[in-house]
Parts: sequence; C-alpha cells; structure tokens
Amino acid sequence: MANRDYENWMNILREKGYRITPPLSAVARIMSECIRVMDAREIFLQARHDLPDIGLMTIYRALEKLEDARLVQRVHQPKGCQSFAPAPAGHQHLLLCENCGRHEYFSGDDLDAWFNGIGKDKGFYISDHWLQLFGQCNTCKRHINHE
Amino acid sequence: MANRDYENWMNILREKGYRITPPLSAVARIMSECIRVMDAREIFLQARHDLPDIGLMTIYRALEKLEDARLVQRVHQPKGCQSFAPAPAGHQHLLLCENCGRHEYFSGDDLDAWFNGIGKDKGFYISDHWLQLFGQCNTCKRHINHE
DNA sequence: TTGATTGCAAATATTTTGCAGGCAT
DNA sequence: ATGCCTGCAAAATATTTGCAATCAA
Repeated sequence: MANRDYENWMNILREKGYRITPPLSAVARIMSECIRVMDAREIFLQARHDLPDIGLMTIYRALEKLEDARLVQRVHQPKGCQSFAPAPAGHQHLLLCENCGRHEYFSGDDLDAWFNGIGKDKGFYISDHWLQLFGQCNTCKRHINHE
Repeated sequence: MANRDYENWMNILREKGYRITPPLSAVARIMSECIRVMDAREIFLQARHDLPDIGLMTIYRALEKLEDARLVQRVHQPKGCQSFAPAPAGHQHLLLCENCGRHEYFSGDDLDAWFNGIGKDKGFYISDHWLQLFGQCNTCKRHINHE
C-alpha cells in the first residue's frame, strides 16, 4: 500500500519551491507516517536508519519547511513542547495519549460563537484558539491497569 | 488597597512548609499582581528593583514552589512556552493577548460530556484538556488599528 | 540550632547561526 | 551554472545542578 500522504506532501513541498533532497524526503516520510508525536532527536535517530550521515540540524531545518508548508505542527504538552505531529486537514483539535504520545484529531462543534462572546466580555478580538485533550489510549490504559 | 491575593498566597506557601524569604516574597508579589504573562527573565529584572542581589536561579526555584502550590502556571503560546501567569481559582481557561501578553480567565460551559464522547470514539480515557483563546486586547487592538 | 534557601558557577539541553562544499534544478 | 541545502562546529538560549554560605523557623 503506497503512502498517499507522503506523495501528496512531496508535491506540496515542490510547489512551495523547496528542493527535494534525500534528507527532506526522509523527514517527510517519517512524519507523514507518524502515529506518536516525535521530537527532533527521535526523528533524527529514525532518519539515520536510511541516511547514516544525516545531521540533527538538518532535522530542525526540515521541520521548519514542513511547518511552513503546514504539513506538521508543534505539539505542546505539560511535560514539554518540542514534539511534532503531522498537521490535520483543516482546523481540527488534538487528542493525545499522555503516556505514549499517540495522537488523534477530532473536529469540533462550532465553538466560535461562544469564543466571540467571551472576547466581547473581556474586550478582546479573538483570532485563534487551542483545544487539546489529554488522556490514555487503549493500549496504555490496558498496560497501566495491569501494572 | 492591600493586595489580598499576595497575602493569601503567602499563607498558602507557609502552609506548604516553604520558608518565607525575601526572594520568594518578591516573586510571589510580582506574580500575584501580574497582568501580562511574564518569563523568568522579566520577573528577575523586576525583582531586582527590590532585591538588587537576587539571582536568576532563585526566580526559577521560586516559580517551582509557586507552581507546586498551584499559585502560578506555565503559559504556552505559539511563540514560546517560558511564560508564567497567576493560576485561576478552580478550572478556568485562558484568554491571551498575542501582542502584549495580557491574560484573562473565563470559565466554560460544561464540555466534559462532549470530550468524553470523543474519547469513547477514539478509544481514549480523557483525563484533562486545554482550552485557550488568543487575540488582541482592547489596548492593542486600538494601537494596531492606528498603525 | 539546623536544615531549607540563596547566589554563584558550571553543566545540560535545546535550538540557532556561520560557513564551505555538494547537489537539485 | 546557480544558489539552495547539507553537515559540522560554535554560539545562543533556557534551564538544572552542585556547593558553600546564609538565614528563617
């Protein structure tokens, strides 16, 4: 089964004018397939399987490009904010396993009216919002219960 | 007008068993009065007005204590995650001015039923959520429009 | 008195920057 | 051929840790 996401990502990167190099391709492939959020070091270690000479800096620069193309996004968690996940199609919200980092997206009820009302109360113009759920995925729930 | 928050904070810190020292008091006062989110360096610079010899490390350690006592909380923003704000009473959500860092809290509709439904769909047990609004406060709106 | 707390310095961790050579276009 | 991209090393940033002296309780 071909990875359609990856192929689509490469087209978007090409359209953005980025050169398609082995390091960028490797990071794009890893992130387009990633189930758990990953930080630069983890991506680095995985990319080295294919490209033994790749440097950590290159991972950071590839992530910059992928972020610019809105293909990946930084993920904020109580423990830290250096992880990344593939970005969702359109505006969606993140659901994260606080144990293993598995991520899912869900799209919301329309909360904008409520948000705008709060903005009005407080004298703010609301331009964006973050909504994120934390919990335990099926697998981790099971493991934690058996401990 | 006395700062009731500050006095209350000091009692909580005392109950927690922390020693009430000038550096801890200074940071507690600054944070209990803070309107805009502040990072360790900003708190440091302000604390030095009262305590010229205070060190940056002491700010970090005071923030740890204040976080432990749930009096302040770390604030996450797209630009970075090293700022702190006084923590709200109970579970409330943050509204932030993305220009000046002014912060307000609001308390929500009950979204738990919705969140739990999403968890069920995805096979997650939901343990926590983050909801945060970003925008421009009254003052910054005005300034930005006049630019 | 005594042990938590402080300030300093050094260590860590993460990310950014400068640069010469390499490679995608 | 051009200049974007890479890998390396060094710098910058943010935070933590070890330690002797200090001071709140």
